[in-house]
Amino acid sequence: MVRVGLTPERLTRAGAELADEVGFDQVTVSALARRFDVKVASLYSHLKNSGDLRTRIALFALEELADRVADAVAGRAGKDALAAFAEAYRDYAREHPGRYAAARLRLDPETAAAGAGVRHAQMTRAILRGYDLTEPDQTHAVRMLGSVFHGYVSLELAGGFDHSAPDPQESWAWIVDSLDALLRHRATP
Amino acid sequence: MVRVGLTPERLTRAGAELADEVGFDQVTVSALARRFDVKVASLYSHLKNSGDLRTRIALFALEELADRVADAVAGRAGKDALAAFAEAYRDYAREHPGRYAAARLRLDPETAAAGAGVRHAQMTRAILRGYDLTEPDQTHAVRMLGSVFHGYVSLELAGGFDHSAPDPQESWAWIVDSLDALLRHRATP
DNA sequence: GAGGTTTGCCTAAAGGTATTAGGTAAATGT
DNA sequence: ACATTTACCTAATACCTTTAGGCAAACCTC
Repeated sequence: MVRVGLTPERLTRAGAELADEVGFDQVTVSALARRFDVKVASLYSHLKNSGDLRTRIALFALEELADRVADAVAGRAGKDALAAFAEAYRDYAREHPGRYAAARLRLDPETAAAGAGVRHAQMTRAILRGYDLTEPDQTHAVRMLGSVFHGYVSLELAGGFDHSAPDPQESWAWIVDSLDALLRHRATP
Repeated sequence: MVRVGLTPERLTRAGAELADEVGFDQVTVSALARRFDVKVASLYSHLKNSGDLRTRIALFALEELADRVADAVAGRAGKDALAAFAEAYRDYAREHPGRYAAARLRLDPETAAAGAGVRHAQMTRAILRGYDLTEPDQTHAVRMLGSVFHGYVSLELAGGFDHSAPDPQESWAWIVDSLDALLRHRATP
């Protein structure tokens, strides 16, 4: 009986990798046990249950995505920051589709509040500082940016743009451009 | 052995209702069998498998949503049509969250081509006729509208706007307004 | 380094879902 | 009225989840 050295952290990380390989909804306690060559029941010393695993992966992904975005927007402002945010966001989703799906998992409010969701909101608001928006416009804009980014990435990952021209990259650039123009136009003098 | 009168259509409809009640991912062949007070295996005479059931619900929801949207935009143009499209779309998702989730199921290309997905694309392009966009701008705009609508509704259903002012309805109106301005601004003279 | 304690992984078992094979009785057609 | 079709059933297999209880490896503590 060799001890593999399981920990919630290792399981979470492996779960995230598994999600990218087979899809977040295919992430199962059994599959994870197989990956560590360990019996299924053994994982229950480290995880409360299968929901706990998914939540941990979600929080992990949120954190990782927030890090990436924070890195991308650091030292930028205005349209530059907006474009960097957008690119980092989309790139993460394309590199890690399973983790991205995990990041969209609905969390109960306390869990969400404790996680990196707050950082995401703060970063979006930081971007908007370059556009002189007052409330409630700023909140509307936060919601709009979140919608466009999530919506686009989600459609792209679902294969919605697969068999049609032009290249999704071009549409993405066009959209970012449009959002910039829109936000400048909405600025309160 | 009383015959209940199962058909693929009745099962699909009941599955759609079940989805709205418990969530699309909780729609299971077993749950459906319980709902008809019938043994699970009996459903396999009417459905190929569980994926078949989900696909049928997805196609049903796509059709229903397309009908609603078509109804809403009929006889309207320009911003009026855009707003009507947006409202019909969001209302459907809020009234039928399970069906809406079903409509986002990834279908294989042939199935998708045979279903109402095509109508959705056509209607979006019809809306854009009021804005004088030439290609490739029109495609970019189609993708953007799809992203915003899906993204917003998806975030709203996930509870993303639950504990924050202002009212989601206001943000929605603001966004539709912004999109209209944006599209007018993008018009090619 | 020997002792006891903690704990990581195991076996066993129960319950749920998906799916297939093969049977019986109700409905349908002639 | 009889033959055929078909709607639903029982039975069986397989996988995933979760809990309970056991054994041995790892870790103190002296």
